[in-house]
Amino acid sequence: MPRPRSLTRSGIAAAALAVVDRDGLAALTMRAVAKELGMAAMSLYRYVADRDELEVLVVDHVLTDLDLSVPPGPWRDRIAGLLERMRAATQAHREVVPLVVRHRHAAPASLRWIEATLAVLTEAGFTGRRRVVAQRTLVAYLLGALQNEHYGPLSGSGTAAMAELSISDFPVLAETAAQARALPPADEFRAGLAIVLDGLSAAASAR
Amino acid sequence: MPRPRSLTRSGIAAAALAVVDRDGLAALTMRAVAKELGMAAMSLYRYVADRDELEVLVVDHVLTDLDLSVPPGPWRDRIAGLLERMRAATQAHREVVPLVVRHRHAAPASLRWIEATLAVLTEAGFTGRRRVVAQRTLVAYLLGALQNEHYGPLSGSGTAAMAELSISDFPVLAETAAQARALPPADEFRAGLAIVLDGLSAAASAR
DNA sequence: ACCGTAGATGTACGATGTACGCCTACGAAG
DNA sequence: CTTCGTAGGCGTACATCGTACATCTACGGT
Repeated sequence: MPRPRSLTRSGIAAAALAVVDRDGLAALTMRAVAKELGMAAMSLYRYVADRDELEVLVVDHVLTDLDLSVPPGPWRDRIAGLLERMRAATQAHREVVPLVVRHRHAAPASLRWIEATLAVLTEAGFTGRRRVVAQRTLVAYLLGALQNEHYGPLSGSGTAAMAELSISDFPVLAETAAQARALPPADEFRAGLAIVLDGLSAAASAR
Repeated sequence: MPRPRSLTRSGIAAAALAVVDRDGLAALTMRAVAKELGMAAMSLYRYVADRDELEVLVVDHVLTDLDLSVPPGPWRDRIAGLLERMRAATQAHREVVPLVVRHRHAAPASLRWIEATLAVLTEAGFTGRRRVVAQRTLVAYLLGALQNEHYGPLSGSGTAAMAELSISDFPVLAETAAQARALPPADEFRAGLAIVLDGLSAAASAR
C-alpha cells in the first residue's frame, strides 16, 4: 500500500563511494551523498540509522565482490591470496582505508572473508587458541600494513622528511628512510606478509 | 618586551589528554581543551596551528616517557620489550589509539622509538631493504594489534556477536569466536608478536 | 475514485573548527 | 615612575556538520 522506495542500500553505498573516490574521505557527508543521488539529505535516514551505518555500508560495498575462492595448493599460498585480494580491494579505493579499519567487524562481507581465512587455517592444522591467534595476527598485519601504506607511504613526504633528519640524532633512521624510498608498496606488502607467514609456518609445525 | 605566555605546549597536551581520558576521544574539541585550561578557545591557536597539530601534541605526550633503553640480551627479546612498552604506553590511554595510528609519523617521541628499534634490528644483522621490511612489518603488527584490541576486543560485544552467528553460514567463525572470548589481551598480543618474531628470526638467519 | 501508509523533504538547532579584529598585560626604555 | 610597542588573550561570527521534527506527497490496494 505505501509508497515504494526509490533507493537501495547498495545504491546509496555506491554513491557514497563515488563521493569518497572523487573528493576524498573528508567530503563524505550526508548532504554530499544525498546530492549525488539527487535527493534531500534527510531522505537517507529512511535507509540508514546514522552516519556510522552509512560508513559500514561503504566498507561492505568495497569488500562485497571479494573473490573468496582459493585455488588448491599449500595453505601458505592460499592465505597469501586471501590477504592480497583484501589489499587489492581496499587499494582500489584508497581513501576508505580508515573506514575499513573502523568498521570491518560490522560489515558482512568482512565476516565472510574471515570465515574463509579461518577455514584455510583450520585445514592447515590450526585449532582452538592457536587458530584465534593466527587469525588475529594476520588481520593485525593486514590492517597495519594498509595503514602504513595510507598514512605513511614509503614513497611519500613522511619518509623524505625522515631521511632529512639530523644524522647525529637519528643515525639509523635517517639512513634507513633514504633506502626505504625505493621500495614499491606491493613489494613491501608481500615481503612483510612472507615474514608473518614464516612465523605461522613455525607455529603450525611446532604443534 | 611582549606579554609572556601563560601556557606551554606540553601543558596543553596534558589538558587535552585529560579530556580524552575522562570523556572519550569524541569529546576532544578545541573548546573542551580550552575550558580544561581555563582559557578561551581561540587562545589555543597561539600555541598550535590547528586541531591536527593538537592531536599530534597528544600523541607525542603519550609517548614521551617511553623507556627506550633495552637491557642486553638476544635481539628478539629487546625488540619484544620495545613493542611491549609502546603497547603499554598507549593502553594507559586507550582512547588515544586512533590518534597514535594517524599521527605517529609526526610525533618526535615516535621517531625516537623507531630509531631505537632500528638500532636493535641493525645489531641483529638487518640492513638495507631487509631492515626496512623488518621495521615496517613490526610497526604494522603493532598498530594492527592495537586496533584489534581497541575496535574489536576479543572480550567485547563484536566477538560475542560473531559467536552467535548461524553455524551453517559461518561454521568456523562462530566456533572460533566462542573460543576467542577467553583469551586475555596481553596474551593475545604476546602470542602474535612471537609469531612475527619467529618470522623475523627466519629472515635474519637466512641472510 | 479514494485513502491510508510510509517515503521524501524543508526547516531548524546545537556543536564544531577557525578567521578576524580588538583589547590588554607585560617588560624594556626613558 | 611613566610610557609604549609587542604579542598574548579573547569575543564574535560564519560555514558546515549530523540529525530531530513536522509536514507534504506519491503510490497501490480497495
